[in-house]
Amino acid sequence: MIQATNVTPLFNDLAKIEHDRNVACHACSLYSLCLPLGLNNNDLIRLDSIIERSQNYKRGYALFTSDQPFKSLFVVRSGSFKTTISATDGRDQVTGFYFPGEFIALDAIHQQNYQSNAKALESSSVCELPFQNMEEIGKGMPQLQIQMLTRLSKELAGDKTFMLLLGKKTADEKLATFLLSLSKRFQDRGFSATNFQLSMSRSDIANHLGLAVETVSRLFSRFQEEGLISIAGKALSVQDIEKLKQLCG
Amino acid sequence: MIQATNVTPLFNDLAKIEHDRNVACHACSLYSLCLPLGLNNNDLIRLDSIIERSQNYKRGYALFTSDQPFKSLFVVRSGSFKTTISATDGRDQVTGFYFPGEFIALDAIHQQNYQSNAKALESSSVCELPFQNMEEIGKGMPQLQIQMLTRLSKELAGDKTFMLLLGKKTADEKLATFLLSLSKRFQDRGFSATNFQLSMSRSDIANHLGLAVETVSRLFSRFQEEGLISIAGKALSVQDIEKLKQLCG
DNA sequence: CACACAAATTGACATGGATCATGGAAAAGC
DNA sequence: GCTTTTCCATGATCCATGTCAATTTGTGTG
Repeated sequence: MIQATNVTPLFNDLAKIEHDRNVACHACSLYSLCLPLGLNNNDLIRLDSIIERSQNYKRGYALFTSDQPFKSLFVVRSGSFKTTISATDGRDQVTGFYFPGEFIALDAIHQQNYQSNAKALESSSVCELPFQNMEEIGKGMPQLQIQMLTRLSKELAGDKTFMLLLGKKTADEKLATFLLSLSKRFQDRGFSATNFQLSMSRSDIANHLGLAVETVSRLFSRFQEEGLISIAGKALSVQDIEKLKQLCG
Repeated sequence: MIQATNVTPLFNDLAKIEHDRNVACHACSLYSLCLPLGLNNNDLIRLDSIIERSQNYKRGYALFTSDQPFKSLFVVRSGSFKTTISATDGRDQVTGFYFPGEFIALDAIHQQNYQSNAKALESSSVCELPFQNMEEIGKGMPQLQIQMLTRLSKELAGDKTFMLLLGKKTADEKLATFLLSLSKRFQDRGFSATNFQLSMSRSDIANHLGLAVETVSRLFSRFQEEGLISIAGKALSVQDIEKLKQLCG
């Protein structure tokens, strides 16, 4: 189980940390980052009752694909995921990476099918929220409704910011921005902001940022030469976070 | 007042069409595209009572900017708007164009401030939905809550699709995709899918698509030479919609 | 109407990052 | 533990699109 607030493993691997399938929301270490925040006790218990806690998804396994009917929202419980959308000709775009406490499939609400594909980047688990049930219990829970709206709105804001990255930033700025975003998210989860494992491949990063793999690889090397970071395989250590921030534009 | 379902002006200018500030939702021609869809009569009346219908915003006027406190959501009533976000160094990104029936400011819900800037592209008007009031009346209106979630989710899906455009598409594909998106939206509003006015400048288009103005200008010229479109100033006519679709990738 | 200013077009040229190619290092499969 | 496959790093080259510059067209204003 993630006890994010107590331990700060330096080179954390979110997947390796044991977690208990049966921990209820009120006892979950992700509570403060997660959906139930702000719900009263009764509401929390009802919400809890509709949540299905998944088994492990191994690295590379699909949580859902865009040809499947939309049924549930998911919250990452441990590990991490990527989502992608595909053009008709096979090109695809990594639309996001998702860490514990973050929602997946918000873009599919009230569509027939999921709008994207979600894959585990490492051994991971999720809480599954069957949407039908959520609607049902949500009718009497304004706080839950507001939480949902807030979540959606924040993801939307993040995506707009990401448009600026894709449309206007240089390769350097893109990578710096991306690394800082990871750093921030690890920190929010009680991990080191400066030492962590990249669970995604170089090619996932490149794809997400609208770059070629080779460019990302070269940038990692250069950032290292310049003393901004030090990187060995998937282990990243941020050496000069201030310079990195300046680089974001 | 827009009577979109009855008239199909060829070169429509959404702003020039007269509209009555006092038309209630149930009598509004945008009804089927707009928020109230699916509400029962009582609920509709309550929703109606909190909506503030704006005066005209002239071309270039700001609906809000990102330094202002978030207060209301907006639905375009007539005309059109663009939204932008700014990097610290002054660069900015056009994050979207908004036409009648479409929501603006969904990315600001439960943030302190608006997250972007919204400007009128032509003489335009909006319906203003004070968010406090919406939350209030929403508590007893599950249908309204669902409508809101659906709206947010659809915008999210659109943004993810747009990421693929920004990250993976060539200049040709970007412009073709953009033109078809406009075409579709005009059609949905009862206008011609093939003949319409571009209310935004070339530079807004370029910025939105992550291109230089010159590139957009050249593409318009080339698309015209190739018989895909014919364009004179802001008046666009789609000549070969099928070829355009093939170009989207 | 004429002026001033902003927007759009078009051409010439430059370049950031893509693509291609190769070799080595992990990781996965058996 | 060996083999196969995928991933990553780095160099050489190329090209789609950006940048700069000059001109034309459109637009708003007194």
